[in-house]
Amino acid sequence: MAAHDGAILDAALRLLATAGYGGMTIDAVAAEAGVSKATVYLRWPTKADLATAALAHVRETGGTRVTGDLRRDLAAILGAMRRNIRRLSATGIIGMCLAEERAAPELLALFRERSIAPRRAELRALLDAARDRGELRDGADLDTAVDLLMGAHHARYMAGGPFPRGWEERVVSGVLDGLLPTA
Amino acid sequence: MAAHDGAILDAALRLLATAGYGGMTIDAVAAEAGVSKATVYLRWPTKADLATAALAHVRETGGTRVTGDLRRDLAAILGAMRRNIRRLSATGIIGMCLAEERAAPELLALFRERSIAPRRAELRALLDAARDRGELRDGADLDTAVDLLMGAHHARYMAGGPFPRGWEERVVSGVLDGLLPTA
Amino acid sequence: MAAHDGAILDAALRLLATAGYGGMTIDAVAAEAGVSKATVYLRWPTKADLATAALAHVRETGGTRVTGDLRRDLAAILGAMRRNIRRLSATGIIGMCLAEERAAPELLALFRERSIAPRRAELRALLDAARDRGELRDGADLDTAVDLLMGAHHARYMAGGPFPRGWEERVVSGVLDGLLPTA
Amino acid sequence: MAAHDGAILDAALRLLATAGYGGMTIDAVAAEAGVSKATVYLRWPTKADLATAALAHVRETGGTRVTGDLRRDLAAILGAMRRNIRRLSATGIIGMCLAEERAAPELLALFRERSIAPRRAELRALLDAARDRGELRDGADLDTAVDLLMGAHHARYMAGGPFPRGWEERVVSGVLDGLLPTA
DNA sequence: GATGAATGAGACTTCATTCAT
DNA sequence: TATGAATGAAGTCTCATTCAT
Repeated sequence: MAAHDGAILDAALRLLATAGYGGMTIDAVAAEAGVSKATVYLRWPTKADLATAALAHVRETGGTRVTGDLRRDLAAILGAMRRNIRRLSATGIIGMCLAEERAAPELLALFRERSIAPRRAELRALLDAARDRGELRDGADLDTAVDLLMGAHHARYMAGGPFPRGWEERVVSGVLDGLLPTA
Repeated sequence: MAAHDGAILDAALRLLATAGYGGMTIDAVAAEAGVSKATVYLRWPTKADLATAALAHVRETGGTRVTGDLRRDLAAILGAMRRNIRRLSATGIIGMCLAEERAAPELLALFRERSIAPRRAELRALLDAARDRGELRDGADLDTAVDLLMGAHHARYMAGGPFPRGWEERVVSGVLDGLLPTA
Repeated sequence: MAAHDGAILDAALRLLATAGYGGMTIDAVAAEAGVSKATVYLRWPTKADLATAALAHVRETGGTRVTGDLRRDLAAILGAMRRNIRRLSATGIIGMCLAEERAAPELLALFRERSIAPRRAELRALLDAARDRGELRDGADLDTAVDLLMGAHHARYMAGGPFPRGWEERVVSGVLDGLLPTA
Repeated sequence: MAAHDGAILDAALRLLATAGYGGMTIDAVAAEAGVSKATVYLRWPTKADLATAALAHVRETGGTRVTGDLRRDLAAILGAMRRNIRRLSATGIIGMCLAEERAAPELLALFRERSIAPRRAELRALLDAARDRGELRDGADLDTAVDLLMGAHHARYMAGGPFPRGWEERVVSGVLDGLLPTA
């Protein structure tokens, strides 16, 4: 209704990502959104509600087109994921969800539902299709493959160095080809 | 020096893991360690210093023995990692480091140095040895392989479901064997 | 004029009685009356004005008929008083008037004028008539008698126990008969 | 322990009496007691606790000596009661207890226990003794007599006029002698 | 070295009141 | 007339930090 909603949620999300839950003060949100604190409380009754709403407000961009080329499609998803994480400062958001898991499990649950699950489903669908086309080895462990694809970004970020050139393709190759000699 | 140091750091780490940085109040640390707040300040001048010291105080357990069997050795490391994460509530600690990265980058830096880097080095050494023994495909991308191995736990945890039986072995297989048919 | 007036005043009085002056928020009044806050402000410019108006709006019920039987007539008034107090949660209203006496003396003044004074006058008229009929002792202190009759309810309420069976009659007897032996 | 306790409770009680529960802000209490707000919270965890403690801290003065002269002894108690009420601004306190009865019944309960009950017991003991000495009419209703004695002050205060000269004695006479002619 | 007591700054939240529609 | 939206001021409470003993 009022146009302030979006500004408030954006500000909240930004603060959540950069300053954590503790750093997301209502004062700061209100100031950044250009409204008074009471205006924030008019919409969300508590700080926790605001945080949850901000998380639910995340809109990820860049749906990828499926081409049927497994390597290319998987890499496209990884690329979109990486860009979204950077754009939204999502490492901070993820950290906040994990850090608050004990105190506010709904944050992590929401993040799972909104961000993790859809991406996993996308990856899984690509792999299923490839298997149906006979492109994958018999008995390939697709569940684990999704874990490997999804975890690679976190591992790289946690390692601390830069993402190498062609990171997406290298991850996809790692998962598709494996380390062992063929035959 | 005094015997209180350990109790304080333990308490701080426990709170860091379960309540996040914001939830680790000096009051709570002092109470859990059985000392007065002033005693805490006698040792660490600020809350941030205490948090950093607590993180530096982490001692991971369960060094694994190297057998020369690559599958087994990699799985052993993953298993130790998983047990340590659970024992220390490390997902909360990792989340805290990520959430505070902007405000306190030294936390993530310390975590990288103390926890991430050694584990990556261990994995990398195993892979290097295997390559030297000729067990790996020519041109195998070991950097990426380490990312895949390190990220799998996070991806599984973020997915929300349980860890499957034989999780370590499945991850190792995924990384070694790949998804493609062996020509 | 508008039909909302009554609803607002009723809601205000109810809240005044049950939640005190502090608990009578304009938000609550408006919600309970089914109007918006601004509608309330359209009629009464401040919260204090609304409270005063609500108090002035009280209508006590159950005028008693005078029979000429002093005992019965006094008891009837006490009974009506007791029922009104219960119906209107008047102990809360009285408390509020006393609690706010320093801050808003007009509340207590209004309560005196609207509720206390008429009741005292009724009692006094009955006693005067009885005296004129020669039913009372010469030199009987009717001022004090009215105080005793009026105060009995408060004393019983403050004592905390239940009102005994036949309370009205017992109070009247106490005031008429006294404690000393006759003759 | 710390000498501030008394100052804080005194300030709280003063504000409770003059400004009501809502007007007793922690800010005001702290300022009047000459300490910081946090110091208040160090002792009483919530405002309600402070209010209760302040009420429990009331010390009434002027125990009366029993002479065996019923009229004089009753009047002495009424006089002490009246002086205490004035000294402590107790009408405000009573009002606050009544106004908050729904929200905080413990306040009224405490007031009953500390102030009402002892006074009633004193009066009752005097009356019982007089009865045992044969000074009272057979079957005199002493419960009701205590109500009359206790309520007289409230009734007079609520009436709004001044307390007449010899008020105590007039009340006692009213209760002892009654209004009816001595046959 | 240890502590109990104290506090300033700042957090979340409420509420009386105003105003454009 | 009626209202939804907005807000400044104020209130309760927390916490990192200091200091006298």
